[in-house]
Amino acid sequence: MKNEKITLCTEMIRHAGLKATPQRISVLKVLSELKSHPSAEMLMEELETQGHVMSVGTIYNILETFSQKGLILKLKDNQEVMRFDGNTDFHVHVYNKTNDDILDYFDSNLEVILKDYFEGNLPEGLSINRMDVSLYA
Amino acid sequence: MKNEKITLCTEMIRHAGLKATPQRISVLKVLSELKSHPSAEMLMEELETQGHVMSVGTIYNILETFSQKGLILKLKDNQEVMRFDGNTDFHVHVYNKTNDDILDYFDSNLEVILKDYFEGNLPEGLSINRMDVSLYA
DNA sequence: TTGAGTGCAAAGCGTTTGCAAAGCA
DNA sequence: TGCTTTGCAAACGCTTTGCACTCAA
Repeated sequence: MKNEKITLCTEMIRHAGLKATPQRISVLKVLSELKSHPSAEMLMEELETQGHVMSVGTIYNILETFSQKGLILKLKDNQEVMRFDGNTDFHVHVYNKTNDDILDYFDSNLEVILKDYFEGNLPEGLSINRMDVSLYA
Repeated sequence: MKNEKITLCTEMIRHAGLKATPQRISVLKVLSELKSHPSAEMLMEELETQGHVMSVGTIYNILETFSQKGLILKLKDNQEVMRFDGNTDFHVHVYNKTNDDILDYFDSNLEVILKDYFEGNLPEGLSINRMDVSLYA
């Protein structure tokens, strides 16, 4: 039922130490139902079609709070600004939050392991141009 | 020597089918020398201290061109906009450039493989909060 | 010469912020 | 009631764009 889901979301929000406002509940509910990975704008539109109108600032505020509490994932993570890398060979990036540094970690074994792995496991005819492995410290 | 490096950069730029302007040469040279992963602004400052002043628009223009030709890597890649994911369990994201879609690919084996792998291979006391594996199709 | 590339400044756009009003606990 | 959260609109900051000028080939 609808109500069960709402109760669950309310539960999760409270459990994270937050007040269960209607805005937060509907954001969490919609985001957990969606199979896609919406942007803030997409989410707002979806919420709007479901009758949950709220302001842009609130959406961003809620999403930020949720991701800090670990309720959702913020893709693109802590890289607010575009960064560039002169080395196009495969390597792992280790993002160090404390000093805003990006370390490189080279390992040709890992590339082979991953390539072999995805070779056999990816759905149908998906051809991958690039792999990106990032660690967040 | 300095000149060798400049010649090499010129070579690479021409080989990519681009005109070897002084701006492009110095950008590629500086970026390949730097061990860090500069933002556009950082790069501009570094260029400036080396006596290569150029306008912001040009920097962005050059970096975009280079990354399209595969000469450099643009971190954060084709995710221009923040996206959100209701599922915080480990899974691979497959970015599909053509339709701006993000597919999920769940595999608990992979998580174990990677965790084990990094366990023994990462430098010293780096503790990882999150791993992100992205494929670009 | 001439089409590609640069400089400059203005515009764009996703995101953040400040503050008053509202509402959960 | 008290303190968190929302709404609104303005501000922010990185990036893009338009157009005239310049220059590599």
